[in-house]
Amino acid sequence: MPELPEVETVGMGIRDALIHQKLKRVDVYRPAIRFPLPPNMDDVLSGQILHAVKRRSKYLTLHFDKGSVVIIHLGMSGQIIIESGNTPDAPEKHDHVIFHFDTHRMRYRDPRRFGVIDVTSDPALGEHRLLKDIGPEPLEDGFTADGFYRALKKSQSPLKTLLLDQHIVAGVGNIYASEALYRAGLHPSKSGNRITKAQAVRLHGAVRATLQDAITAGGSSLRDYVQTDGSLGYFQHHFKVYGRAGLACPDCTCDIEKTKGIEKIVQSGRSSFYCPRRQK
DNA sequence: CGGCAAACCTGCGAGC
DNA sequence: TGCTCGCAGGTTTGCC
Repeated sequence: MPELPEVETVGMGIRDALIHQKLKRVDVYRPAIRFPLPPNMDDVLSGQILHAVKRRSKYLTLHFDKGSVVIIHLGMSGQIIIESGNTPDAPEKHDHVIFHFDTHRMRYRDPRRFGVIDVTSDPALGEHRLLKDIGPEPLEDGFTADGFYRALKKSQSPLKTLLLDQHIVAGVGNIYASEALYRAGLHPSKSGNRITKAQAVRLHGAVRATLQDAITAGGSSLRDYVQTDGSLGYFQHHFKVYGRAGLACPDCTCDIEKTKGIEKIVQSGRSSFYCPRRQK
């Protein structure tokens, strides 16, 4: 479900509701999701105060005052739900972990169980196995047009596939890859090694702008995604191409009766959407 | 090493 | 109404 903008939005929700609160108890309801859940989470974390909430790619990191860090990935269908501690706290279907804080609790819910929760106390968080190989953060200075250009140039893979490669740029998923390529006017099937510097600069800017706009809109709610308070994101209303096969391109003035409109192809097993007139 | 399909799961909508 | 099929926002593995 969640790509960088959704994870960023969830992180802000956690921060707003739970920062500086003491974690009182952790209830774990199944032994494993994608990986085994950390043993003794309750023993390790109870009594610690939530210091900071950060995001790295599609991972959230919850930093506690005695040095523990909870690493969360939402997979395809993961949700974080924050609610008042005064309401009933029985786990609902697919609630796998509930973190009980002073005044509120945080549920980790994930029907498909592709998500990850881990706990570490290693201060070299960047060396953690889940985080160490991730490429630059697209909204930070380390993501440069020049470095992006050189990374794309190295590969014969299609640009769409390269945007999903977390080594090249962090946090871009299937929706925003299509949207960014549309914004840059580049065909999803174009080979990385055939991109020009000017095109790479355009795509670099398009990735950043697309992600930033989506964060501003609170992410995109299709099926599973909700913000931590249950409210929906609304960037899905701004999609130009994603999920719009057969519909008119919103920026083309041509007659939909005379064209096929937005087209859908499958690349590396994932759907890509594009306008054949605007993307070359 | 590069590139792709399959695997991990459940839910939902489309079509019959 | 109810069944089957295909597909879904991610990542890893294993096979050519």
